[in-house]
Amino acid sequence: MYKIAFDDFFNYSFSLDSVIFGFRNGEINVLLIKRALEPFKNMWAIPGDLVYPDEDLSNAAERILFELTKLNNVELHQAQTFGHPKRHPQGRVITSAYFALVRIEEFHVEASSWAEEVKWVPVHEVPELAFDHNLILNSTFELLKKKLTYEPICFDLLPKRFTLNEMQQLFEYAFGVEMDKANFRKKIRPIPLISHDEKQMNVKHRPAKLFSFNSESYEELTAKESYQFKM
Amino acid sequence: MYKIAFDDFFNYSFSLDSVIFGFRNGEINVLLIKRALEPFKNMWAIPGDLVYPDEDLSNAAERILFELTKLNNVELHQAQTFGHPKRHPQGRVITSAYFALVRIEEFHVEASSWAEEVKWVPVHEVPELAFDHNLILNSTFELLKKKLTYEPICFDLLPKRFTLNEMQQLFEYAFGVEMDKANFRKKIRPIPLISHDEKQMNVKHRPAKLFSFNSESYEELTAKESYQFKM
DNA sequence: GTAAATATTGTTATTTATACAATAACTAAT
DNA sequence: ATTAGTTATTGTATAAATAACAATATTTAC
Repeated sequence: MYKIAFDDFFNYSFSLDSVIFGFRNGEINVLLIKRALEPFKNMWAIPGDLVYPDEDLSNAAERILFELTKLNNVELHQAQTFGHPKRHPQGRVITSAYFALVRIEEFHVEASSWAEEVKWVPVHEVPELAFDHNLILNSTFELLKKKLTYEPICFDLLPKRFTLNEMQQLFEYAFGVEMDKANFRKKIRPIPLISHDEKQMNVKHRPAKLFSFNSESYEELTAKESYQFKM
Repeated sequence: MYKIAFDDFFNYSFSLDSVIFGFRNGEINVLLIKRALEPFKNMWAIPGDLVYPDEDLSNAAERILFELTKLNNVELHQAQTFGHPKRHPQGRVITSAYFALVRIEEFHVEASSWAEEVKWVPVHEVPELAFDHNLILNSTFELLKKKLTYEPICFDLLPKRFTLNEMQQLFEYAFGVEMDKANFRKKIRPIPLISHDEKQMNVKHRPAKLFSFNSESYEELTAKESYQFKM
């Protein structure tokens, strides 16, 4: 492969780190791995690794995530890029963060390759992480919060069928606020939901009705130009 | 400097491209340079170049922008990163887009280094650009539009003192819609503006009053937690 | 059946958005 | 100076969204 004038300019390395969010017990969780390698051996980290020379970024993000956690078939979105010259102790490694939203209960995760362990941790209880991963996580969580307000991505975190209270809890956890139940329901009225006959099971009180997101109807609405998802 | 196991992983190059937006005659413009170098010699492009090995990204973005256009002291924000393996014909070059908002009339731009020419072009009239720069420009303009709705960045594009109509035109151009003058003024009432005694000059009709953004007051408001800029 | 717990709907007042009309202030020509 | 033309600015009426809080309904556990 022909190269630009100075070899010095081809002395970089490029990695991808994937912040995987999931929702469980009213909390937004993030998937962490325990590093079995130096540097930062035995510390928790966001799953990530180096990109192969001929690999497209989104493919690489999928591959790396699968190698480390066996997580597969998730839709990854790009977030911020971090390139401080000293962020990696072993060389100039620039990294792009990716993020995905998953239904925890639908996916199997399993430590693999140089990941010694994997676990879900509530976003607000994340420990000190390797490299600048706390910075990466925080900036990506901020991005998630922004997107929650103008795209219907909360439904990627919620179970396929969810109660309106679960949906409310998700927003309450993300933004650290309490909301009025009645008003929350009015606010989400423009969002196309399918109301099922089915109800919540195994709860010690009146079970709530289950809903699901009507994505077909949502597509029609957005095509019509006047509709805008808003939370 | 010690390096990670395989040299193959240090075979990348990293560049930064800065999309500079300015507002003039009711149109949002973008700053382009004409390339004096292969590849894509003589084509218009977004100003950008390779990052030095020990340089932080935001510093590098500033340096590169200055080298090519003499534009200085602008606040650069990171946008998306592009890394398709074939996006650069001469090697694996991953690039991050940055963007800045400037008052065209306050800054001097001048072609320099390997930029043969510089010019401002209305965003909706941009020609075919070098590399994947049309893609970069479009994605960055989308980001700008989003930010215009939840951050008071329109005031970085408008003259220090502006008329309410100029402000309205900026949003009309960005979103491609026409707005009602009376309602626009009501909508922006929560935004802290300073109303000056000064008026528009050299117009063939009743001159409009000049306003400026009250950033001190805005800082106080946002500190108070309940306020949120919204357009 | 009754208490406890939560789900769901309703009522009212307040604020915000939308459409359109009316008035005010300036320029330029007569 | 008067007047027409042009744009700035304010007002009015209606509909829609938001917010606070009250009331009712449905289920479980005993």
